[in-house]
Amino acid sequence: MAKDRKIDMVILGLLAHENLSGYDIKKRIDNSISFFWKGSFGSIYPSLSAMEKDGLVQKADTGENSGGREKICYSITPDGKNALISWLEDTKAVNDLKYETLLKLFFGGVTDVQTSINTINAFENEISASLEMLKMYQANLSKVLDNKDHIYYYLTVSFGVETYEGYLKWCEEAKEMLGKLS
Amino acid sequence: MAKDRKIDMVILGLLAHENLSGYDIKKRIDNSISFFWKGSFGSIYPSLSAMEKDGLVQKADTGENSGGREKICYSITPDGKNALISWLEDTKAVNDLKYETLLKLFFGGVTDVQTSINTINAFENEISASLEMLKMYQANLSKVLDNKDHIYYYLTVSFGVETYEGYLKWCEEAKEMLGKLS
DNA sequence: ATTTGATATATCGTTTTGATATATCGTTTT
DNA sequence: AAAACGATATATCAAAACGATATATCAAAT
Repeated sequence: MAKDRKIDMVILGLLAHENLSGYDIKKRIDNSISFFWKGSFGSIYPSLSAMEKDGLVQKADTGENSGGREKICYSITPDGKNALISWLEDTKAVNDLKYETLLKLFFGGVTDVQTSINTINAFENEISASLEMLKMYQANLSKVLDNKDHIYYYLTVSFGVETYEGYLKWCEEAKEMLGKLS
Repeated sequence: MAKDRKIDMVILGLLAHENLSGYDIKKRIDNSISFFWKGSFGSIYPSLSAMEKDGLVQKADTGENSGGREKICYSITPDGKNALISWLEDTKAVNDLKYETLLKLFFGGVTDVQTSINTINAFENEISASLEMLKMYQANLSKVLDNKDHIYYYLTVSFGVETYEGYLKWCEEAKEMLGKLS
């Protein structure tokens, strides 16, 4: 089966708000939704080409450029917006999680306990740093909830804060349990 | 860059406990670690072939077969075990999460509020069902924590229970917030 | 002048998925 | 007894995504 490119929907969703180039799209992904979705140039540029061919996006006027190579900006077409809405209205959503941390922990019995504790500590450090960021975003967004879009952003950030706090709580419990073994 | 096949480590980890066929491996993945890691036949069989060529696994005696085509069982070699341990001892772990639910919510402003609420409800139903399962696993594992391996399984399941409970709490908060809009 | 660094597009090999094709064997149906 | 069926199992392929690298362009610094 073909044509199940999720990256298409990410791009269409972003273009529904503003015209963007491939490079811009990458930046938007990296600093807005990266904790629950990622995207690489290797998927973004081919997607833009394919969607332009299919009439879901089209080349748009490029605003002023702040140095460097000229941008190729895209806008969403009516067909593109329809495709986006169809996807949004389908409640089926695949949440695909790959925790290499848990994978290593699951096989922890193969080596010594300290190895697993090290893995948890590394995870904990990463999550702590990200959580600080998320809390800052959350605090800023909470001041501008009169804007409807901001409510949606706020909800996704809150999801992150809630789950990350759960992660940290689990880290402590897990380390305590492992500590009794060593 | 090459040779960063995570599926290799999944297979080696499973083979460290017992000899398995590709089909067995798929079943182990599906009903032990599927909530934090997945694997398809399309990655398992090629991985087994490649690792056999590299001497990380080897064909092993097949136990009795309960009907159907004959199995090809594999065992882990000393080289395979070394590769597994090297990976385990590296604390760096990539946790790659793709929540299509959050993606749809993030772009919720494009359609009406009810669409977003429907998406959250679908997520909530799925998570509720999975959480019941995880809690059962957790209860069963908690009775056999004298076995060292079971402690590791217990910890991963506890991670699931904790995060899933967080998800459900968030679902209620999110729906309440969206309810005020409609 | 030319090197550097930032911006930006494009492409390539590798990994993974999800679907489908193929093989094998015991059991049931006719 | 032969054929059909269903469960078990291996194998393969196109499409999607990643991550790394190559290429292009321009401004500012040296």
